[in-house]
Amino acid sequence: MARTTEPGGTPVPQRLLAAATRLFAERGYDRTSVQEIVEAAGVTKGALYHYFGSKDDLLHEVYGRVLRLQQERLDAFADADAPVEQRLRDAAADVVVTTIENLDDASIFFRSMHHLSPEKDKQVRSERRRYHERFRALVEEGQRTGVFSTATPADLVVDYHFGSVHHLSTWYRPDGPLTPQEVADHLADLLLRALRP
Amino acid sequence: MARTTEPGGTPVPQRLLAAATRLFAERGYDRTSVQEIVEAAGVTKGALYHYFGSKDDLLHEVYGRVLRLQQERLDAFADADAPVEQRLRDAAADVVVTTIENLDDASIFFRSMHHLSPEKDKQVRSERRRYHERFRALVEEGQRTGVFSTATPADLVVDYHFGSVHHLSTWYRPDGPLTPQEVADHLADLLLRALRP
Amino acid sequence: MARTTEPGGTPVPQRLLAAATRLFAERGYDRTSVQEIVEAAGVTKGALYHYFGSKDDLLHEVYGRVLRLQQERLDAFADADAPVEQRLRDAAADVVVTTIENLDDASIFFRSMHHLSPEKDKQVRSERRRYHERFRALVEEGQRTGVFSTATPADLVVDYHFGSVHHLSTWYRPDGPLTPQEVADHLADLLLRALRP
Amino acid sequence: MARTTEPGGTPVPQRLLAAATRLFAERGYDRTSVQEIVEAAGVTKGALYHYFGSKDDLLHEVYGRVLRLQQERLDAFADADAPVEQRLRDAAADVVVTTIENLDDASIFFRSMHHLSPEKDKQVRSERRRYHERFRALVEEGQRTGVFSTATPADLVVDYHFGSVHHLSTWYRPDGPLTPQEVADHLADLLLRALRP
DNA sequence: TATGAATGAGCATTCATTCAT
DNA sequence: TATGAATGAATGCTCATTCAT
Repeated sequence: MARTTEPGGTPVPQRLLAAATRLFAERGYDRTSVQEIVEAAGVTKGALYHYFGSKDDLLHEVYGRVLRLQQERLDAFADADAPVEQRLRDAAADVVVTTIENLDDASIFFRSMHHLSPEKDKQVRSERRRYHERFRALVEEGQRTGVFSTATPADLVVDYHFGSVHHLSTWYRPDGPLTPQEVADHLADLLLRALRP
Repeated sequence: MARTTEPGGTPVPQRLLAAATRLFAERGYDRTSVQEIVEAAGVTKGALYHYFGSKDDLLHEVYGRVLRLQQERLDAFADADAPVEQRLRDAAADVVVTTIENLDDASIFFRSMHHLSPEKDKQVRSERRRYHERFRALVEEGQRTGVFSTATPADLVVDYHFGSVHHLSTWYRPDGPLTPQEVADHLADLLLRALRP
Repeated sequence: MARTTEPGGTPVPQRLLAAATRLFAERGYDRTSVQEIVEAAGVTKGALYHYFGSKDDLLHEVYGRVLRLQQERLDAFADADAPVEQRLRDAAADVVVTTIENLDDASIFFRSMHHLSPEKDKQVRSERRRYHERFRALVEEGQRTGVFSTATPADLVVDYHFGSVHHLSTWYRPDGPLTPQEVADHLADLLLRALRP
Repeated sequence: MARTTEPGGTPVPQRLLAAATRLFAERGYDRTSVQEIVEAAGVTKGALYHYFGSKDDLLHEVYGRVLRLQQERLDAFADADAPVEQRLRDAAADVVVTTIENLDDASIFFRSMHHLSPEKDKQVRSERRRYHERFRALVEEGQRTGVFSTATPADLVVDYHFGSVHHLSTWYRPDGPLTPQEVADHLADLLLRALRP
């Protein structure tokens, strides 16, 4: 058993996933070689292919983890017992905070999705759509009940906000002037202000 | 001699650039081979290396073209003789329209920037910063003169809007329900509404 | 314990041998992975290496089975109490029928022999030589007693016939116009006709 | 130009083909690595893939050469101006001689055909069929004109003979007691004797 | 101004085998 | 008697780049 978990007791698959996440974010999927991943994880190639079917599989796993986390959090905020403007604001801010806290995952997500195999791409897209739709439902609810302006189609509003989330990995620096929470509050505020009737 | 421009009279370097742009956008920089580029352009490898120092150079040229175009247009709108809210709205809408009209360039821009060599990356970043600053100056002008809310730092406002521009290549489809101009008007509207005092 | 024989009561080594035979015939020795064999046999790699020393060993066992079977049958026909032309005809036809009935073994035999390790190759060759010699003795007996022509060296006659047996796996199809017995009769007939003085 | 033909003036593609032929015959297709081929030919892998699309392609080229040669020779003998029994005897003997003279090609042919990709396999099979049919036509002509026995279907007769040709690479040794021509005469004689009415 | 043969390093993946349990 | 995680070496193939012509 000692073989499975030499450095620090973390099981091999997790070690591989962590190494891959860091490297994919650092240099991109195509620029990261399987050799570099296994070296960073302290195992051999054979071990990687024992647990993952392909390099592509590794990327897919990274996506899966992020998607599940974000969907859970969105569901929690959207289902909360609060006025819709509060629920939208909370959800909009939360996705900013968790994105900043997992900037590696985020940059991989937005930069490497086109490296997935067609079938995996399809699966990821469908999960993302579900996420998008849950968020859009919040906007539509507010529009129906008159607390949000109906000047802009809800779909566009959602893409507007997620564009800025997507963009975070391009400009946000942990040593910058704003904490993740401050950025989140500002961006959620911009969204809510744009939606004022 | 006319040998440089066999198919259709377009000079070889332009043909190469056009082919590279299309292919980089289609399959990404790393997934596009030099061989594919020269085949698409109807020339041989030697010709490519006669005009461009490297594959990386080709990417840099694509960036240069886009950056110059966008900077020129932004300068024109920002220098116009109109109230600041009008100038910002026009600039914000224009960048959306030209991005949609050059979605290939845009996807390359946002997805392949990390493939540039360090020195070229530095150069591109500095040009982008100049662009960002010009846009921010418009926001700040409006904040100073009281027509825009000062609730959000101008930098963040700019990143908010450019996130949505960046995001266009992810979701915009030419056969979708909205024309480029309609999308542009909506996104500019969201920006201006968010900035209402 | 009954654990050795879960599916259908067949013991593990036989199950492995049967799976290997089918797969080696289907895709060749080199194209068949140990993993595929154990999966087809419903066991794990450890089990295979418990019973067989190596992949090469498995191939050797397949050969052994075929060689023993064919030698036994040839001996029976050659030792029979009948005129030599009858005994040769029966033996010649029988090897055709049993080869067709075990086409898998046959294709492995003729296509994969060069995959054996030197020592096993030597052993197989010596067993085959014994088989060849028994068959040749029949031809020589007929030549000595004047019922067969002596125009062709007996060795060559044997190789002539076994060439056609060898060739069966290339062209014989179970759904073709001839039954195994008909093919066998024709080929034995050709041999005997060629040997007419 | 000196780069193309360092050792002995032979162009690179021919050098590669010769090396591949020898190695495929020696150790089989699967046991021969691309690395070994290029080392034997004195070039690098890149050069091989400049001329051949894949390892499989190399095998296909070997086949092509043999098939063309044999078809030409068969056509020449079959079209000759001589009685049909002479033409069949000459063709039957010639294929034995040329097979012995190119035993490398022959062993590759009969042992490695199943390594071809489906489409190339199809092509080779169709060329082989054409060869088989030309040969069969000679047998049928003799049967129609009464000089050959009709006891055996012509197809089977052809397979009987080609089985022995196929088999040559298994047993023929240049240092054995028989010259290629002697073997050829004996095998052709066996065929013709078997066909006596 | 262009060709295209050749390089050489790198790539993802496969696989027979071992061994602690 | 059997497991299955892990190894490590090898495999076929790709590709940006160079350079004699």
